[in-house]
Amino acid sequence: MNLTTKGKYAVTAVLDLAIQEQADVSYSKISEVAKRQSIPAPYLEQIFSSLRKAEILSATRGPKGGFKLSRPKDKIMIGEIINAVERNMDATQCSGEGICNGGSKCIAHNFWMDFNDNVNEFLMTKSLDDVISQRRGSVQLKNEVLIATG
Amino acid sequence: MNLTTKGKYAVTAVLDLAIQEQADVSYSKISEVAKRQSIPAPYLEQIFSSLRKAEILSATRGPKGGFKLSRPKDKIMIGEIINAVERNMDATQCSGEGICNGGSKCIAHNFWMDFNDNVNEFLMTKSLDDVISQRRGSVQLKNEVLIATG
DNA sequence: ATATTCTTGACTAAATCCATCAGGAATATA
DNA sequence: TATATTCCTGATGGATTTAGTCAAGAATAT
Repeated sequence: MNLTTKGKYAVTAVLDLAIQEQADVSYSKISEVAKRQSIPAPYLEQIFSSLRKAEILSATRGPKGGFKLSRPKDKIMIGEIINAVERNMDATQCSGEGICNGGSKCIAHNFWMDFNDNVNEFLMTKSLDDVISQRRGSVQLKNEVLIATG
Repeated sequence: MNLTTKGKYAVTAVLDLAIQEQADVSYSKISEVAKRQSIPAPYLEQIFSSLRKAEILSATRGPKGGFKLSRPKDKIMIGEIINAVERNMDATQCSGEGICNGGSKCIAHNFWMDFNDNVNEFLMTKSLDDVISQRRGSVQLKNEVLIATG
């Protein structure tokens, strides 16, 4: 599992777009986002390219062009952003194939699968909206209610 | 955040020692553990060296020597093993210093702090014993009870 | 037309990982 | 005491990956 600068830049940059949208700005230029968030602009080009292919962002070229969210900010999950730009978020040694000790599962295999589930659950239940509102994810809130009322 | 082969080897190898202990074997040689778990022996030497310094394992040299757990297997948490051998398990871009955008916190900072908490909670509540018994961690079980009885 | 902005792909320096290896120190046993 | 065994330490290096740059081209607004 490797969560790199690229993935972190991606999350920050998309959060930036979500905040711009809240302020009624539709399209933002790469150069603007890059400057606001201290991200190297040519690197952000690469990142936004992946995010557009993953249909998280949409783009138009030319003057007044730029990038915007392709969906409402409560419908874009942080996990989607990460998955669109990261190469290796899996924690197993065998990419989940169960061949981590010779041809069989190593004794830690199921543990790392559980770890993957935990991480994915976390990342897939936090929307852009949750994060910019400093809110916690929906699933965790559901559990809290259950516990609190129990 | 980077969870590498080194950390995964470490967890596997320590689990191996826990299983040996269950079978009343006290000291295991590096070469034995390496062979059973398909880990390169000279690499495992490095790893066990770190784990000994972190007081997770203890060692004796010479014939009949080797490594064993320094504590009962329900008192050694997976997170300790990871922390002893991994260089960078932090998810923030700024190593938690809050200087990820210029001198201030980036807009994703608090999110990555929450992510760190989630990962640490997971790894620090799973003991060797939990993993080899295919049991889930203590904190999660506690929540389940609260929900189930609520 | 022209300036602007995204689009794509090639390229590179530095860092890091994943080991390997050699020589030394401690210990059990004969 | 001699010897085999096992851990201990530090140096080293190839391969991979990351993080980022750069240039040329395509689309679009004015």
